[in-house]
Amino acid sequence: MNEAFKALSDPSRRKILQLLKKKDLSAGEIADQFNMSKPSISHHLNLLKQANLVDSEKKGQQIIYSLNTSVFEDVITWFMDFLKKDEGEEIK
Amino acid sequence: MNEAFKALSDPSRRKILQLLKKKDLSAGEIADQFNMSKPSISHHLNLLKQANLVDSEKKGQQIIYSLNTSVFEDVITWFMDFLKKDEGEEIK
DNA sequence: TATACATTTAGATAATTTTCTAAATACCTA
DNA sequence: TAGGTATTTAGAAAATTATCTAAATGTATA
Repeated sequence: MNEAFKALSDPSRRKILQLLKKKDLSAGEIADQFNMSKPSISHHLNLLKQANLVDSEKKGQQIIYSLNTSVFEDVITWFMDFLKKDEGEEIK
Repeated sequence: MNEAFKALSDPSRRKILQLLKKKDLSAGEIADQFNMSKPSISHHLNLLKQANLVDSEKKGQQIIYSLNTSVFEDVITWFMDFLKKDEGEEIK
C-alpha cells in the first residue's frame, strides 16, 4: 500500500483521479486539463497505475484510463482504523 | 489537505501514527522505536503536526504527542467519494 | 507505404525531501 | 546556579521526485 500513499501525495495525481471519477479518459484528454507536458502526465499516469489506482486499456491509437477502486477500499480501511475506539480500554 | 497527503506518504510517519494510536508518547519514546536519529524523528513529528495529524503538549521537559483524528475524518471523506456510485447516471 | 497522430521512453536538470551531526534551547534538580 | 536530560534548530549531504525536450514506438489512413 506504500505505492498508493506515495501516488496520492501529489496534487496533480489526485486531480487526475478526480477527473477519472467522472468518466474514463484518454491520456491526451487528461493531459489537456493540465499545464504540463504530455510526458510528465504520462509519468504520473504510470505511477498511478503502478499503485493500482487506475487501469489502462489500449483502444486504437489511444490509451483509455479508468479508476480502479480496489486499492481505495484498502486505504479507507487503513484510515478507519484510526477512528476506531481504542480496543485496549473497553467501555463496560 | 495537501499537507496531510504529503505527511502520510512516508512509511516512518505512518508508523508513528500507528504507535500513537495505541497510546500517547513522548518524542523520545517515539524515537526509540526507530533506527533513526532524534532530529530526523523530530522533523517527521513536525510535518505530522503541521498536517494536523498529531497534537503535542509540553509536560515538564518532555513533549507528549497524541493523535489528532479530525483530519483523518476529512481524508476518509475524500476517499469515500471515489467509491460512491457515479451521480451523473442514476439507476432508475 | 508514407504520413500523421497518440503515447511512451530516454536522458538531463531542477526542486524537494530525507537524513545526518553539531549546536542551541528549555526544563529539572542537586 | 551548575550539570544533566529531552527536544528542537541549523546547515549540509544524499536520495528521490517532478519536469522538460527530443526521440522512439505503435496505430491509423490516404
